[in-house]
Amino acid sequence: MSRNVTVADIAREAGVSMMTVSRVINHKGEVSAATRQRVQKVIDRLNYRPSGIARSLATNHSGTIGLMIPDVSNPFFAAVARGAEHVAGAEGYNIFLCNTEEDPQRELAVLHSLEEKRVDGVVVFSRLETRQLVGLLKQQPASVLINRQTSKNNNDHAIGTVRLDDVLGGQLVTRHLLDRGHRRIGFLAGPPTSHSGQARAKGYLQTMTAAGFPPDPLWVHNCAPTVEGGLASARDLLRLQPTLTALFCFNDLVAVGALQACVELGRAVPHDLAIAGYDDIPLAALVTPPLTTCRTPRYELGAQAVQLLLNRIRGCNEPCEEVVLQPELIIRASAP
Amino acid sequence: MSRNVTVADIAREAGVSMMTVSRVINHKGEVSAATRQRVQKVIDRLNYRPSGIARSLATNHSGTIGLMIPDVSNPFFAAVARGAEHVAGAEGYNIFLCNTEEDPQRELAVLHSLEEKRVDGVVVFSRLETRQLVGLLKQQPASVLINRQTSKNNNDHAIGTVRLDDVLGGQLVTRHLLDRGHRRIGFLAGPPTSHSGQARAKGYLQTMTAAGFPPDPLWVHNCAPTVEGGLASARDLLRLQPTLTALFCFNDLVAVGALQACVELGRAVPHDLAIAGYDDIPLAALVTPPLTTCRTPRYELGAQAVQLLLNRIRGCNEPCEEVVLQPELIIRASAP
DNA sequence: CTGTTAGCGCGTTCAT
DNA sequence: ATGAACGCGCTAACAG
Repeated sequence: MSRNVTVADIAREAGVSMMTVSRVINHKGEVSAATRQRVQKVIDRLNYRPSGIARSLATNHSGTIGLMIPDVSNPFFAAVARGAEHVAGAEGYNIFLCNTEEDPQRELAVLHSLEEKRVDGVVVFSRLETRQLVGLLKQQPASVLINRQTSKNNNDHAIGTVRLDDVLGGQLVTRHLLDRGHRRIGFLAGPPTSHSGQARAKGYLQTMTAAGFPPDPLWVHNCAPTVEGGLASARDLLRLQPTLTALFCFNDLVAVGALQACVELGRAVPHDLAIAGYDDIPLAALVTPPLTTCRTPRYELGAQAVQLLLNRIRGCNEPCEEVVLQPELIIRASAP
Repeated sequence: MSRNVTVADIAREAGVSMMTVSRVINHKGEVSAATRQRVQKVIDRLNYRPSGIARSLATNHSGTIGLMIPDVSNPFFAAVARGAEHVAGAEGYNIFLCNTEEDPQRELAVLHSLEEKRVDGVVVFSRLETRQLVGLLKQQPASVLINRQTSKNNNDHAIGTVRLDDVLGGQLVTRHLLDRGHRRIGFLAGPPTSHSGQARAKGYLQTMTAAGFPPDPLWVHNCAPTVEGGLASARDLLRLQPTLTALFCFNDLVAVGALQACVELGRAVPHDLAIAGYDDIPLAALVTPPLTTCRTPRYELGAQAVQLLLNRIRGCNEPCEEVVLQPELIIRASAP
């Protein structure tokens, strides 16, 4: 492969200075239409591509964004990534995709590598402890946290946040079940460490209590956020608490596991037990019976995160430091 | 944010030349243990991060790879992306994620932007016509095509390929159905433009014919590669060809649609009709009945693609220009 | 409207 | 084992 064409080549070939070529490329400053055309012609003829690397070095601005998530092959994060990429692409930015696999060590390594790549900012879904995370993000020129509440005292570092209103989601689902006459509602809460799970639990507890039916703590079990986790945990809970009439599950996968448990135990859904999931992943509508669930705007989560980040990068530090996205109740046959 | 720390700062602070600092960072050349430690101490104290940008400009080597796919939120490509990112990360490379949304214009724009970013290579899943695609990839320092056969006459441009053996997959599924006594096997072929669909059709036709049961062309219908597409197309096919005893579907989503059609038509699966899907997406094991399908090593597809690309980038142009990955038959209740 | 000068932060020569 | 000078390709800040 021959040496790359540079501004110098274009300038020489077109009989102008490098500066003029630069102006043509960047549509900046005034250039006479005549020279502009002449230069553009040479650029096209030589198939010239300006070096983003050199430009970045000169402008101190790379046109790249880092996206750190646990795992793209998780449908939730895949949608986030798609939203993020779409907005970034439309605004002329490229996205570095970084999976952490839930590993704190990888989180550190990723953030580190992103620093070296001199990204203009990062969008991050992290499991790190807040204190440490804030310290790391302070090293980045700009950052937005996904689905995680920043403590107010940290907003001096101007970390943006985009999150789902999981408390509301928990309320919506619980209220729906209450409205349909359920009083003994179990809760498969997901991993104890999940911020989302805690918020949904809060919505569940609040709503039950406000309605005058405070739930028995024994109706709440933690579980892995997977089909297997849901199956195992539902099996236990339904045996220990056979009088429950409804089950609110941490997410749709857990709900699918609960469905399987019901098959095992010979309990008809929704007749013997109503089941609600969370997220509305595509699978939710395809299982038997289709799941009542709470749709989370995942694509929007990524899209808005990048939008907020770009605002910050561009200096418009609007009042809007925290974006909260609303979930939507989706009623299907598993809890009609 | 204060000005970034540079080699110069470290050098001054440590009382050595920039060159020595550089040697310490890159573990190159001989540096006395004493000075190495002294320099390292300053680096740590100032929390110095070498600028990848400047380094790239100097070395003509960016440590980045472009990944162009239609859509990360498609589980197939999400798995590919994960495999790609994993290998890249392990080798110290970062990945630019680029979605094309099946839009040729976006493909051009993406490849263009990747050129400007001076990626060291690209991994590409493209819908572009071969001639044009090869022309574009020739501009990149290295490239690997996913799931697409390069015509032999183009291998002078050294475009690598990693693909699934879809013909074999078609054979495996068809043979399984034949083995279970099915003779009248329908085929929902997916979109007519799909390379994969054509290959699977080939496997199906070959196997049926070789077994002495050449299929009636009327048993083959095209369809959109979605649940809705499968539902509509299965509905039609099963009405027109009520004597079919088995259905081989383009992918698992289509197969789920076919399952729904069977519910509508009152045909029990697998008793009245056996159904096989393709891909083994997570959903496949969760529907009722669970789907017999053909597992495609999607993660491996991305992982091997990046591995091959890195080999090329590093100059080891091994004989292995084309990697073919084998699918695996997964037998479940929909076609036991 | 156009050109000149001077770096951006690093690695690669060559010296020492 | 260490250092000085130069260049990677481009743009910001000034001229003219």
